[in-house]
Amino acid sequence: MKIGELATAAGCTNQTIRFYEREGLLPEPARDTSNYRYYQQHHLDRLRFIRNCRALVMSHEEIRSLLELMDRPLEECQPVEDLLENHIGHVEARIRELLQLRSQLHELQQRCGHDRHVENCGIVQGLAEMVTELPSRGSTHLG
Amino acid sequence: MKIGELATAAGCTNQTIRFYEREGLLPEPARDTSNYRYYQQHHLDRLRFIRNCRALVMSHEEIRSLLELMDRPLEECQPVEDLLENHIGHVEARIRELLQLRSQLHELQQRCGHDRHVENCGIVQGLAEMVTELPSRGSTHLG
DNA sequence: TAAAAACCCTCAAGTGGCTATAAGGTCAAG
DNA sequence: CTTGACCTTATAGCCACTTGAGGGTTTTTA
Repeated sequence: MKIGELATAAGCTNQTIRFYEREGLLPEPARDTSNYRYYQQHHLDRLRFIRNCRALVMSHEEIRSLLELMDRPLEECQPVEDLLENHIGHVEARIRELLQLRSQLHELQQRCGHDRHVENCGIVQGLAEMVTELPSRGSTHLG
Repeated sequence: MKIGELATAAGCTNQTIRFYEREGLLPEPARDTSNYRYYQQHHLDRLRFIRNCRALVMSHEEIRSLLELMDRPLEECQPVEDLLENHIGHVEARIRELLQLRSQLHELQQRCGHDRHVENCGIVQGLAEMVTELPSRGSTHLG
């Protein structure tokens, strides 16, 4: 099948497929005489796998690791479990960060005072006075 | 004060300060004869404000809007409230996405089966079979 | 006083996961 | 034989920085 058909079947765009190819996530397909890419079923399987991983917000690096593990199907699956566990850790860390963030934002919202003038607005004052640390990247690759 | 002192006082790096200057978030300071930047208290106030906004994961665009509103202190503060409300909406949308994601990941984790071989691993099978949509960007500028 | 360390400067490129644009080649239908 | 739908490559943009190269200046130390 041609790239457009593959894209439709997997629910992504042609550019995304070419991007995955450059990234080494998807193997290079055969080309016809017009230099068009021609794909087979196993490309679609692999692409769907990748898209499912992306839907779960795994990074390309995580996906690459998974694909490598799958290329040795007789190995133990512990590393797969570990990878997933680790990824869940990323997601949960990010959730905790955002919940903390939300409560700070709600506190700030309370401070407004509805004074009608920006110079007296409790929100602006709060933003000027807060002493907050920026969350350091490291516990999560999620934004 | 010089850029390094400002950076220490605000808890960020020299490069970040120069970046904010290029972005138009922080006004250009005076220079000495060696072309070094020299900052005053109002620069520090403004930089701390920006860093606090960033700690609350506001985008540069949101911060720019806030700074513009603050430059007209006698205007009504309703737009400030609106901006914050809107930003809280972004954060809450992202939290909902990640909670949904977490439950999907936990389901996947259950499926492992601990068969010890990758080829029979329920996680890998789940990732191959899932039919998930990727969350569309639009409700949030958060990653 | 001179060397070394610590600071400052600009400019350019890299990060991640795409998306968008430009400028062109190929193919089937009318 | 032209129109439109496909395909190709290459390049730039997004966001908020971070890293690195390749310099110049100032402060500290021997």
